[in-house]
Amino acid sequence: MARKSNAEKAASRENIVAAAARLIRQSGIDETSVAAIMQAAGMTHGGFYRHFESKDDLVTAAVTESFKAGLDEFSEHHDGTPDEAEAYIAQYLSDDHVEQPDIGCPIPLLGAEIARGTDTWQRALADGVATATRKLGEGLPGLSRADVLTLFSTLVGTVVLSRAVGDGALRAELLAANREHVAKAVSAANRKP
Amino acid sequence: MARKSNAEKAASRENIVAAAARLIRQSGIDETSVAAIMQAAGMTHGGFYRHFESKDDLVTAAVTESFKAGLDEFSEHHDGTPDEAEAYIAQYLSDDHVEQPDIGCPIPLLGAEIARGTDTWQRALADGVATATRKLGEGLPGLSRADVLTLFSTLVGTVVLSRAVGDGALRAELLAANREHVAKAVSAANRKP
DNA sequence: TGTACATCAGTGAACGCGCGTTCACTGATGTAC
DNA sequence: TGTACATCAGTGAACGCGCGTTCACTGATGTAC
Repeated sequence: MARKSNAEKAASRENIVAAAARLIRQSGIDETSVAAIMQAAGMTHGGFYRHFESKDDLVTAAVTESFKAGLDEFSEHHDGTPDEAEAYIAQYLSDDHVEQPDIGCPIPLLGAEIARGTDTWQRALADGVATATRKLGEGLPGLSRADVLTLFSTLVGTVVLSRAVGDGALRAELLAANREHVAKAVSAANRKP
Repeated sequence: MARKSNAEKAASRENIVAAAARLIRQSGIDETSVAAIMQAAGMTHGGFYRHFESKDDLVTAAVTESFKAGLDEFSEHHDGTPDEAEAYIAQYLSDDHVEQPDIGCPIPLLGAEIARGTDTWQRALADGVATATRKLGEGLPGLSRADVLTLFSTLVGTVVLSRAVGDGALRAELLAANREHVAKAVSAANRKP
């Protein structure tokens, strides 16, 4: 195949990152091969190194992209009211989010793998957490910074657990308990600002 | 090497499971090789299949063992008072636990990998969660079943996040906020039984 | 209790396989004049 | 604007490597008499 234009190259790169962000959240970093990502992006694996120095390099871009996509979506609908933040939380704890990791928050799926990964990955994830908790805090002025961090921890833990226990009664119990708890905590805080 | 006695075989199996439980919590299931586990157990990889049908089979045993070890330790010190449960929680959110995954709770490290793994693994983990939350609930009579599930979710999420963001200021902030929140919630519930 | 023999725990070499990465090659694109 | 040539995006074969698993082999252990 012949050389592609600069615009086409940029589009290819975006396709690769988007495919990686999806596949990595579906199967984890280690179990997603470069060849599978390139195939999902509509190319063969040989061209990969025209865009990235290594698989690690792509993973950093994909993690950053995963956060950006989730946060842009939040900002888009974000009108500064508690209602919007509460909707975001409800979606985070929804059955859909638990069952579709590939288009959801990267932390429950990649957290452990990034924890034993490179500093670069950890920094990318930490940036995402910092931004997410800041935006969430802005939408929930009734909560202190510490409250927001606890809320976020609870959201992440609930999704990790719900996915890991399989789709039985325990999952339903976990989701129901945490939905109710979080809704109560948030609305209580927002009634007395 | 010649045949070993039945007692020696049983001891070998225990060594293998113990080594696997530790290594898997350190590096994850996929990144821990059968050869590395056997070496840590003081053997060569060829003998592995006298004890287990497959690597998956061993992982199930190691996950079960990881929970058993943590829960036995809890039961051992467990005297039925809220103090003991509070100590368990404090240890869960300690810097030591965050920094030493190989001897800690398997959920923050293996949750995601088990979520996309076999039903057998998910059942082993679900059994562990059911037992852990039951024991925790017995130690904290001031909390409802739903409260205990939320508490456990918060613990898991805090450790996942703290490990994933690297050892900077955000980790310290996350741990401090959640330690305070959990201590407050638990002691408040136990003051009005 | 002693003997004869089948069993099998553990060794170490070997297997096929998929991985990340490299490379020679192609021909359209980008660039210098 | 047109021409000449260097660049390089993408292809597909190939590389070395580590993986899970298999296997022939060993000799002490277990068992039947």
